[in-house]
This record gives sequence, C-alpha cells and structure tokens, in this order.
Amino acid sequence: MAARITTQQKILNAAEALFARDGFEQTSLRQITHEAGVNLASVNYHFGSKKALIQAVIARYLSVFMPALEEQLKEAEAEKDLKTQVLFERFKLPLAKLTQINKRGPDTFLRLLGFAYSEIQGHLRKYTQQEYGNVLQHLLQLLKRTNPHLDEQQMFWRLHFVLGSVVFAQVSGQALIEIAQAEFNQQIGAQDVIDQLIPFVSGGLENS
Amino acid sequence: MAARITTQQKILNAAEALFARDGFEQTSLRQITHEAGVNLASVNYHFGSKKALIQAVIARYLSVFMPALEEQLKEAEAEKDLKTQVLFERFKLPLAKLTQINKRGPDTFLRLLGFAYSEIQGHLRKYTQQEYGNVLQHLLQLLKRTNPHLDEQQMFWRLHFVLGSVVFAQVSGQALIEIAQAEFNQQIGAQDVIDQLIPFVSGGLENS
DNA sequence: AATTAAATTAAACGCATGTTTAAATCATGC
DNA sequence: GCATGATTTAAACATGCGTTTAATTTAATT
Repeated sequence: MAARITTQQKILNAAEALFARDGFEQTSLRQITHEAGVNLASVNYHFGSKKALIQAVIARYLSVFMPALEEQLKEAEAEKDLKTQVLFERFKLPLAKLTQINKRGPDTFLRLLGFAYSEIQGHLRKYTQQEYGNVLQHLLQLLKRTNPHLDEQQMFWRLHFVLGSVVFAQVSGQALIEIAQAEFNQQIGAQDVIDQLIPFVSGGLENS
Repeated sequence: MAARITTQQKILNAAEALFARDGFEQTSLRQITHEAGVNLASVNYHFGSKKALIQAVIARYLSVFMPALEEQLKEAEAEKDLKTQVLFERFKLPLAKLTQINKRGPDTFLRLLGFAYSEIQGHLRKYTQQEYGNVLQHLLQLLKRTNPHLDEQQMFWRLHFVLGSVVFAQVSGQALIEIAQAEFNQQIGAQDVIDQLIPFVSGGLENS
C-alpha cells in the first residue's frame, strides 16, 4: 500500500497537536476531528473512547522515547565517574529522537507528559510503570550510584520533584518563554529551557 | 450579631475544600452548593460567577499569607550571612499561619496554588503581581543576594522551576504521599513533603 | 403592623460535551 | 460483478455544566 495517511493517523496527529497545546480535558473531540478533517464518530470507531485516544497518543511517544533512553542508560552504566548532571544530559538524545514522529516532537512529548501528570495522574503512572518499569528502575539505580549520600526516602521525593520541575517547565513553558523573551529581548526556545532546567534539577537532587 | 455562619462563608468553606481536593474545573457548582447545604443559585447571587468564587477563595488565603511572608522577608533582610535554604525555611511560618483560616489551611493553600497555576495560569499571575508584587520583588532581591553567581536569566528560570516543584508536589502530593506511605511503611504528612522539598529547591537554585 | 429590601428557592435555559445509532458509502475477496 | 465486511457519515442522544429567571420567603426599616 502507498504512504497514504489513514484516518487513524490523521486523528492521532491532530489530537497530539491539540492535546499538547491545550491539554486533554480542554480539547474536545469535535476540535480534533474538525482539525483532522474526519467525522466526529470516527474517534470512537477507531479508538473506542476519548480516554483510549489519549493513551494511544502518549503510547506512540513512549514507544520511541523509552527504548532510546534505556540505550543511553546502558552507556551511562559503563562510565566510571558518573555525575548526576551528566546522567540527566543523557535525556537529551532520546528526546531529540522524537522528531521522527513529529518535527516538534520533543516539545509535544514533554507537554503531553505534563498534562498527563496534572490531569490524569493515576493512569499514566500505572501504564508507564507497567510498560517501562525496568527502564525507570535502571534510572533509579544509576541515580543511587551518583548520590550515595541520599537515603531511599530522600531519593523517592527528589525524583518526583525533578519530574515536577520538568513537567511544570513544559506546561507553563510557552507562557514563561514569552515572558522571558519580553524581559531579556532575545529569542528563546524549548531547548534553552531544557538547558536551564538540567543544572537546576541536578543541583536539587544532589544537595545534601 | 452572633457568630452564625453566613451563606457566603458556607460556600467559601465548601468550595475551598473541594477545589483543593479536585481542582477548579473538576469541581462543579452543584457539588459545592450541595456540600454547603445551600441553593445552587446562591453562588451566582453572592459571588457573581464561578470565576469570581475561585478568586475569592484564593484571595482569602493570599491576604493572610502574603503579609506574613513580607514580615519574614524583613527579618531575613537583617541577617548578615543569609543562605538560600534559610530563606526558603522562612516560608514555613506564613504557611503555618493559614491554620487560622482552616485546620488544614497550609495544605489547602498550596494545593489551590498548584491548581491555579496549572489551570488558570494567566489570571493568578496577574492578580498576585498586582496585589502583592512588592513582596515578590523583595523575595527576588534577597535571592539575588544569596546567589550572586547567577545572572538575571538564570534566576528567572530557576525561580519558576522552584515554583513548579512546589506546585507539583502539592497537586500530585496526595497520590505521592500514599505511594510513599505504602513503600516506606510510615505515616507521612504534607509537612514532611515541605521538609523534603526545601533542600531540593535550595540546591537547585544555588547550583552553579 | 405595614412596607421595603435582601436573600433563598425551584425550575428552566442554552450550550457543549462524549457517545451511540442506523443508514450510506467504500473496499475487498470470491 | 457481486456480495460481504469495513468504514464513513449525519443525526440524535443523554448528560452535565454555568447561568438566569421569577416567585417566594425572610429580615430589616419605618
């Protein structure tokens, strides 16, 4: 078959863009189907429900991101004097890989993640844990190695704080970028935010 | 007049509890009025709209918190060898003062703040800036003093990351607390989360 | 006690949402 | 080329929302 875009793909593409821009609850199926140029009922036909569509959108990104991250963690594992910040830097490549889904894939993914965490807390955590629990365990193990001074409980909380910072930076990101651009008179992109974020979360995680 | 609870207060009390638990958009006026034991229409009669009710709920907390914070900042100002972490510790007292509104006031306030930032971004920022801009400026000035190695732009981003961590910790807080309790077999409260959070945001902000 | 204003009430309005239905259209395999 | 299954379509459905209305009850004032 030719590279024709199916209805399912049209829906996924329109949905991820709108979800990333406005959030899951703020985006209606009517917006999505209008944007995709398909019939309203086709979402329920192809995906079953809005909730299932959300899951499908996120799953598409996780299926690219997570294996790439695991590969990076394997490499980090081999480093002899591993530092927290260097470890976090290794998130950049898997993130960049998401351009293969979408030109603005990295931004899209992080914003989806942000909304997913603030809107449908339980679901995503469970799904990620179940599907990619080993990758997250690997990350935790490496962080323990770079931060032997932190006990289990401290590590638990700080990891979630790190996640919170990332998520917040993306969800509020666009608004903040605009404020920053006005304030500092220079062009700022999502990548710059990541570069600012990494020393912050590294310092936060490491602090004794 | 006696200390009878007015309809307005009943609404405010029910609203803040439900808002803090489920978020602003997830909470309907029908829930609120049912919980408060008043008529549905009374919200619009006394407050004008749902949006105005949200603002009233938040304003009640800010009007207690912000002056108390300003007082703390004045004292910090006088310290001779001020550290970032010590500065952040000064948030604890103003937070604790919120028990005068509600026994669970500190928790409630932080969760409201979290939802406010993730749901109605623009509004709150503008309102806070307008009403308590001087307090926030004071905080910024003290942070610059404890972190002379950071330039304007770094400080801008890190301050927002700090805010993001706090907000996230509260919004996802209850879910995380339950996970933590199951994992570590001990009672954990919102105060413990704050205690974990302070070294994290301090370290993140300071990191060179 | 009568009058006037404030507050409460039940009901309905208008609108947007996710979902379902049933008919029409398309594609595919025999 | 026709029959069968998959897909698309327009319409309606059921529900929940914030808000408004108009009538009633309560409270305060004269």
